[in-house]
Amino acid sequence: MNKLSYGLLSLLSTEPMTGYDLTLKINLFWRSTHSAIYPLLSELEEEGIIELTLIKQNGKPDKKLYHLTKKGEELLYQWVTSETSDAVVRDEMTLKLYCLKCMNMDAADKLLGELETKYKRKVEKYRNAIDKLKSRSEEYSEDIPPSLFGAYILTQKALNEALLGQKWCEWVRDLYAKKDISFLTEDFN
Amino acid sequence: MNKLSYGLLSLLSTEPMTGYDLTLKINLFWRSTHSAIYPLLSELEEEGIIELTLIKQNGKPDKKLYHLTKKGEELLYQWVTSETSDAVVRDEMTLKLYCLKCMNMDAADKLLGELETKYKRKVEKYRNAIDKLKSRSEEYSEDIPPSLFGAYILTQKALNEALLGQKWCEWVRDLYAKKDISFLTEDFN
DNA sequence: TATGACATGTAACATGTTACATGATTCT
DNA sequence: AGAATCATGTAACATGTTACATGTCATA
Repeated sequence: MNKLSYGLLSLLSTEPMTGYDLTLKINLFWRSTHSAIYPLLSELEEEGIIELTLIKQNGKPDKKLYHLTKKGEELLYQWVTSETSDAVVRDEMTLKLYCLKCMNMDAADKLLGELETKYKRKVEKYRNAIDKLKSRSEEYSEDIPPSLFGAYILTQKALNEALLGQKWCEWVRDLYAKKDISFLTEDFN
Repeated sequence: MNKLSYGLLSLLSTEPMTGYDLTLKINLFWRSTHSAIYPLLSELEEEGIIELTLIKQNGKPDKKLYHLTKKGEELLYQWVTSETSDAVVRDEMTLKLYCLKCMNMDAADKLLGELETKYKRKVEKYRNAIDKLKSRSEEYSEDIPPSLFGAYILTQKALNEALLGQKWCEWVRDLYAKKDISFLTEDFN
């Protein structure tokens, strides 16, 4: 049981899903690919942690709709209540930003522009996702129903962070602009 | 040249460092361990991207103080101006939070408490780091000097995010409290 | 007519983590 | 006396990424 396995169980705790669905959904919160997920699903099934229902389709391969077993639910509970390890973050952009000081203005401008574009796209993406969640809620004439609670709070978190990122970019631009002259002199020493 | 290699070059662009120093410093922005870093440094040195100065010590192993070569600086510039890949984020806490809805109140409370503690520690850590950077700046009677610019803006970013995280936790607690009854009924159906 | 979504899987390779290995000095 | 810091390295194992493999349907 590695962390990705528990992630799959987490998603399956809301509703039965296929490997394909899981691949798409988990990527909102956890970087992975189908090549890592399909083999794990097979293992989890062999160990009786999840079960599958075959759904025949024409043209496409048969769907394997997975759901948690009792054993899977128990495992999930144990994991949720155990110690949580630190986040693994590997962001190439961060490493590049560290070098802002040794870049000329064009390069620095380009990099910050790239980052701002990324944040802008994220803001759109997460706003859309929240709108979608809210419209799904209205169908049941409630506010966010329990089954969507996790997705809702995490999407809101991601949106907060993207908005904060945008502000940070502006702050850095201002700082950088003030330092113009000292940077240039460093460049030629 | 993988991303970690470029990360090492980024850090070395500020000042010469040993593998030991690099391991500590890069972990502020990029998860890694010395076991991954030492072999990479050897490779980079073989390819003439970095060079080392041996510093003899008694008791401890000799220090290998690495610095960028001309070739290394050129590589660094090329990388910084090339396309940046998306961040890899794997946060176990996020996966657990997704399941908040299927947890009883005690478990949910414990998890949020754990997260709040983590954010609190981060806030302290990054505030200290910023204070230290500022005091180092005053020695040179400037504001943040160019060589510390990258570390300064990235630490500020990390601090912003930790503070935001704290607020988010409060928001989630409120939301969760409002939903108390519906959650409990779900628990027993 | 070409791209993308749907849907599953394997294989080769790259990367990351943990444990092992050594050893002096300083702090508790 | 024992743990933490400094300082480097290797080996075994776990995990992640990319490319290969197949095939239909809908959209641009």
